[in-house]
Amino acid sequence: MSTKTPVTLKLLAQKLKISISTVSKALNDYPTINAYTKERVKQMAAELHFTPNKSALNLQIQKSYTIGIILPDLMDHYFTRSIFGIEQHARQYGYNVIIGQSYDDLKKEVDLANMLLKSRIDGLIIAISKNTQNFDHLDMFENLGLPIIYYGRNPSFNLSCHKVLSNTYQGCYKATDFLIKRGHQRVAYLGGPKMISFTHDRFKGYINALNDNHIPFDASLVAYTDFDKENTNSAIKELFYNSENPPTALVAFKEQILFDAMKYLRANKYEKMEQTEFIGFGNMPFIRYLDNPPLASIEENPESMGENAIKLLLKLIDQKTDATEYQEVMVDCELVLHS
Amino acid sequence: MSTKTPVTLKLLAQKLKISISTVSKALNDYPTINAYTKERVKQMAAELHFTPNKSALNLQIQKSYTIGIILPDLMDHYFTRSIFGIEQHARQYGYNVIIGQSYDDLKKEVDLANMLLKSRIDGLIIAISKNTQNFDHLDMFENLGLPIIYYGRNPSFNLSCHKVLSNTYQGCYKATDFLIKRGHQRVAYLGGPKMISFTHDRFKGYINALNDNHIPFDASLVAYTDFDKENTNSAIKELFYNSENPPTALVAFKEQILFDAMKYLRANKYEKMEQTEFIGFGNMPFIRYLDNPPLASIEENPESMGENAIKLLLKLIDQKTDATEYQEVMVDCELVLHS
DNA sequence: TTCTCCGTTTCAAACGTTTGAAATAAATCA
DNA sequence: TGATTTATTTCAAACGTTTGAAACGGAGAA
Repeated sequence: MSTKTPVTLKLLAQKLKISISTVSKALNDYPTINAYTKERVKQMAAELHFTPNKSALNLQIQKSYTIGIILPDLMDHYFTRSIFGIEQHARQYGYNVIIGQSYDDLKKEVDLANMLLKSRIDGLIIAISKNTQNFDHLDMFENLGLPIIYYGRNPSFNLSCHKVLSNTYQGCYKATDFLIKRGHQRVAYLGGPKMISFTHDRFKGYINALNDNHIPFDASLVAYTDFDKENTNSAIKELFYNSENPPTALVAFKEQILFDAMKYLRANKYEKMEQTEFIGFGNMPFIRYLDNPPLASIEENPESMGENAIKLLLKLIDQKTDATEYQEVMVDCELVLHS
Repeated sequence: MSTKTPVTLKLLAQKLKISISTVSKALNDYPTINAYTKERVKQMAAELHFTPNKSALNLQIQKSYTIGIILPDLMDHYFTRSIFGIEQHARQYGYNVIIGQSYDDLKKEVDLANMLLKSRIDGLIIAISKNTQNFDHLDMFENLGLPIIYYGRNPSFNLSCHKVLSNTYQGCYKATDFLIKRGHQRVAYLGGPKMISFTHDRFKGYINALNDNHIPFDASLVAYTDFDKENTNSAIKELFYNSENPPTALVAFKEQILFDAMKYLRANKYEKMEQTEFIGFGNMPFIRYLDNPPLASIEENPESMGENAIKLLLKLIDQKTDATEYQEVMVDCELVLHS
């Protein structure tokens, strides 16, 4: 038979025949408490495996020591890696983390936000869903003075808010520049959905790299796709099969797109496959399993992004930073070669 | 300027000039409360965006409506998919989920367990780390009457506890049987680390499928590897290059191992590659990106496992099931062909 | 008129913790 | 000896909610 009675300050107090407040203060190392008393209390607490009741504590100090994370999808390693950065740091400072997946669905996102509001989180990190245009569910946090960090995805209109984003422009510039410096005169750009602001930021990086290397822009070297496979295939067909002078290198918006593209070309026995070089955003861990990996990846350093986000958030929670002065953190991308 | 004052029952009571308890009971639809009063209260609550303080609630009802999940690694899609099954169901019943990653490190696991204990979770689902032999950190939950579900990984010694596992024996039997029925006389088995009980369960499935098909066991067709690439490579060398009569099919403990194996063989231009067929445990989503996917996958249905786990847990929390009668749920595996 | 009953509302304690103020006992000073 | 200080402990209110018991006011019955 186990003693289902939870161990509380009250119980410790009774056992030691002292008051509850003495016990509390002893455990919290108040200087007014006698050293010997502290000793006794702590020993008894350890013996009975006392753990303070978080609900009671939170209620008292009006803080939950919990932060919320809302992101579209844990299957995406970009977000999983982000969590790594966030979690490590948060736990170190005594914060719990509640993760919610929106599956890129606005309704789910709203539900999650309300749930987190009920849970009285101290702050929120959110990668908004694709179709989040209305921000009522998030404004509620601000109204309560709870800080929000917009993470990874840019709320397109110039909403004044705290942001942690990757310097996606720079990533695309680096990749394009790298390919040109390797001798490619015809570098193609395969963009993502046009509604996503990153698609255009990356395009700018591509264009500027061309310009800086004095290579004229050729519109037939640019195509767009949503994340659907068929869509990608027809974009690739357009880029590689509709011209007698096809690209010799490709920069893709995302590796998920790139792999579909490469598989398509290989399945169709594209004759110049060996001479063509590929780079995409991501650096996904399973690249190691590919027989013919792309030349390089644009690494967005999600762990570092996560760390930046949680650091900023904790600062805001502790009011160390003026919450009305909106911060924008840009995390650098880097090129990673695959052997 | 935002009104940082949180909206509480007290505030509603003041505004409406009625008592706090009336407000509370109105919101909870107590039959003794006048319909008109309820109306007024609810309207005011909606207007001011009242959300009950969870900490206060939890403290009162002595329940956190939070369950904990400890698992090794969110990068592993097996676990990510598990979470999907757990989360959906949990949220539907008003439960929050706190996810912790142990990174297969016992110390981290212990820390997480203690943290969750402090958070006064109502129950725990855990996939124990590889080297969890000592269970003190988990017994504490049982002592408090908090149910634990051992998930995905079998606590090897016959600890009496609630378990949700995949029927890994059956999965391996199916795969082996399938390959034999396709005409393979020499099916190899590549096992995982020998400390993991699943390695042996699967081996049994392999053996029994051989027996039932009247194929004699050949020890040279069995090898083991931990999850290290070099280790896998030498196991593959042993299986495929050390005999003039190499296997024509392979069942692998895990797809991560299998992909390393296939890449190795292909990189070494193994001459009979085209005639050799491969099956591994997992059915990882990125198989779609492989130029030459394996013949089939053994799908362990992690979503379904997660759902089973959370259902059992919630039953135990609600005391609908006698907690002393340990349940063991086995989830079926199925073979999934890759066209 | 007085009593009872019923519908409705309020009281008050409880959950476990923190913390400034008050109380106590012991020690020091005049 | 009596007054004052000091070290230590306890009191009591507060955080926001729930809920059985008590209170209230008015209607109907005796």
